[in-house]
Amino acid sequence: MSINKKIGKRILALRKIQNLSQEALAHRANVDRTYITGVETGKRNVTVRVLERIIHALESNFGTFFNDKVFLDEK
Amino acid sequence: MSINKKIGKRILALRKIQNLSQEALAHRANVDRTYITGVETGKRNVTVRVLERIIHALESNFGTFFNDKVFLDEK
DNA sequence: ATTACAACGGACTATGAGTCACCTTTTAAT
DNA sequence: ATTAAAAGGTGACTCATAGTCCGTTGTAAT
Repeated sequence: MSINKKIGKRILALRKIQNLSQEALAHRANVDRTYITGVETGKRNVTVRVLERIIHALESNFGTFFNDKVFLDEK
Repeated sequence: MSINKKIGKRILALRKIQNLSQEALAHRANVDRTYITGVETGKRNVTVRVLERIIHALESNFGTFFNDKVFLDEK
């Protein structure tokens, strides 16, 4: 699976846990709602600065975000 | 510290461990020679696809790469 | 003096950021 | 079952910037 899709899935999962709509997350991360859609569906190749905003909006950090089976099994 | 700088430092550290020149790493990751300089010095806002190539060229993965104090202490 | 490496710069092309109108799907109500 | 509202997805667009390619400079070692 592409890194885009993996990241999208992880964001979706964390968003669901927090019971947020894409719109609410978008607002927190200061991006457009449709942008979140694009990221979650793996269509966007995000830069680390934007990813940082989204991760923080999910009250997480890079270390925790990527501490997940799918990101440890690659290579 | 910016996420760019944190990532740059981490890449530099891993590259040194592997005893690679920037050029050798660039070649492995299939990016431009000058691009690695920009990333390591924190001037570049990399996309996850390119970051993936660099991380793999360093024989690592996202999970391990971000499993580092600086990336766990943010937020 | 030459070689290897790293930082930097300018000019260029490819692509991501950010936004919009519009459509479909899901949910929850009556 | 029908409806309305909320939520999610799509394509196309502009503008900023990611990433490339040419070179130069500084440094340290040989």
